[in-house]
Amino acid sequence: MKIGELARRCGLTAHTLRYYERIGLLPYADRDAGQQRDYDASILVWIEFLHRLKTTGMPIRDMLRYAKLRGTGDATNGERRLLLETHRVAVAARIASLQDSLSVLDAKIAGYGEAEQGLSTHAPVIETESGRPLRARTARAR
Amino acid sequence: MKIGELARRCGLTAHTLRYYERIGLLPYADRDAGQQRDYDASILVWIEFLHRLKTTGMPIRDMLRYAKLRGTGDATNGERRLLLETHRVAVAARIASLQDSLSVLDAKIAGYGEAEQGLSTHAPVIETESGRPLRARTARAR
DNA sequence: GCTTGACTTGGAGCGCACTCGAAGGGGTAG
DNA sequence: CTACCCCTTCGAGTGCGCTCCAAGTCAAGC
Repeated sequence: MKIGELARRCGLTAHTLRYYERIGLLPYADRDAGQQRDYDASILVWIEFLHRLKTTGMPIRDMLRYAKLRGTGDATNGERRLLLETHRVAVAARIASLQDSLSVLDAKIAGYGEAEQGLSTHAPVIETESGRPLRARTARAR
Repeated sequence: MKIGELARRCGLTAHTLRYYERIGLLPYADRDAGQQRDYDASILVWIEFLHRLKTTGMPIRDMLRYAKLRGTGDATNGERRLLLETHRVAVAARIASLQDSLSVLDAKIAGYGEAEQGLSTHAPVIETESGRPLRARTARAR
């Protein structure tokens, strides 16, 4: 399979596939007689998994760590598992946080709903959230 | 309240607060005699809400739309509500997708667990996911 | 009066993850 | 032989969301 077809089948551009190879996310592809990449269909499974990691918020540098472990054989299974478990925890936390936000959003939307029905005066909708302090800024290195 | 204290209290840097004002996410702050920003504590509620929108994945340009509507009074309540409802749908979808990924991750981790216990041969862990086609690339404008 | 520290502005720089363009080569159809 | 299309590499450009710097102002404390 040439890069164009792979691109069509995985939903990435040929440019992106080459970029992934360049940075090491994809293994160096075999070249045919004319120096063109010739892919095995099995690469699709790996690309799909990468996509999964990406959409769950894993930065490329972490995917790279996983990709490199994967490239060095079964001896690294333990480490790879650890990496995934860590990521799993992060994803679960993200879900919890989003669910929390969803109820805040719902409350706010309900506020607008009431305002429309005149159940409140023309006073602006109250911008209220649980009073938790928000700490976005973590330790500043450097 | 001066910008430094606000920064401490909301967890953003003074740099970021000025940047937000510059692009219109925060209303233009009153200046004191010495041209320094003097904030009212009520701004914290708005900043906290912005933070909520941000962590739920809303891009700045959309927050900007909301901020501008907010700045033009109650007449825009309906539009603001619509914006939030649209966002709510996106957040719910994101949660569903993450939960889906979570189970993929769990399956994969379980695979590594089995491998460690020797329940499978030394064959590599199977990188399998539901066979859904993955379509990351949307219509390419331009 | 002088130092210190927090503030001001405008603009440059950064990290991420692509995204694209230029210039050229390969192989097949007509 | 000539189109034509897909491929190659290298390197520059893009959009986002900050992040930081330089040069200067101002108020308070010693």
